[in-house]
Amino acid sequence: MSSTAGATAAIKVLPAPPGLPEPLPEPTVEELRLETVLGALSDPLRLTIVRKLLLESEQFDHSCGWFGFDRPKSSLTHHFKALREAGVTRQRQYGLERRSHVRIDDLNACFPGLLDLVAAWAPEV
Amino acid sequence: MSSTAGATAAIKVLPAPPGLPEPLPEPTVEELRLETVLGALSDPLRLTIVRKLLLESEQFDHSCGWFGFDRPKSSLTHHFKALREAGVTRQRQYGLERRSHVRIDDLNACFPGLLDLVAAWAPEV
DNA sequence: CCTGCAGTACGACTTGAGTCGAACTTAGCA
DNA sequence: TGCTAAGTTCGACTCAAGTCGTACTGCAGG
Repeated sequence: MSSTAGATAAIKVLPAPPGLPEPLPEPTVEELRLETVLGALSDPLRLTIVRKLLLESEQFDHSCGWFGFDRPKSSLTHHFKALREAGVTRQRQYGLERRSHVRIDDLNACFPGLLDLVAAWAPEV
Repeated sequence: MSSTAGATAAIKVLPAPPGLPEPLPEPTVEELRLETVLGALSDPLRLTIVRKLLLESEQFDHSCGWFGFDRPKSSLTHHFKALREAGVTRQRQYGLERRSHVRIDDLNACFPGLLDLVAAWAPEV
């Protein structure tokens, strides 16, 4: 709980997909490792991704395009994959789009306070 | 200032350095960057170093040898330097030994909760 | 004085991460 | 049927980081 979590109930995410698409491969809660998560967050772009997800919308999953980064698509794929494989984000496939959201509950359970630091982070000018 | 003035507990650290040796080069508090600190902490050995400093002794600075790592000395120098340059630890030269301690106040001021995560970290097996 | 010890400095090697272009996959739509 | 858009996959390149051996510095004790 605390901070960024807020209301977790009734996440009416989408135009109602029948059941949610199942998440892409990711570590389980037990497999979350602090050093791996910290490594994933030690990159400014990824920090920006997570922070943006935390602050600007936690109600929905967001596609890569939503962030508006001016980088080649293959680079973005790389970073979103790194975040997912570290267990920071979860990704689901919605038709063409692959949407991401932060695993807030899992991270708060394993590393309480970490997401607060990310949310408070200020990109270097 | 103040040094060990009030403490009559007889911290017999040294042949009494007049004032503490001045710290080796390190970033100021304002220069501390979350992504850099996270990067420094994304390595198991460095996580071990910081955790050990936090848990097993915060009263004293400790030399590299105190940790008992079975690694070449040059590797240890590399990691201690990485921690210091990221702003995680402070190092002072005491005669032959270069002793380290965690910059607890600075880190708690900039990234509250981060050190708690390190202290709670459990090395993988 | 000379040796031993704590630790650094430097250089070489290897691996992994970040960056990107180009080709490919697939859903939706006309 | 074919186009377009979102994103992946692959491979290449570059650069930083981790690892280690060896040589060096500088204090201490015989």
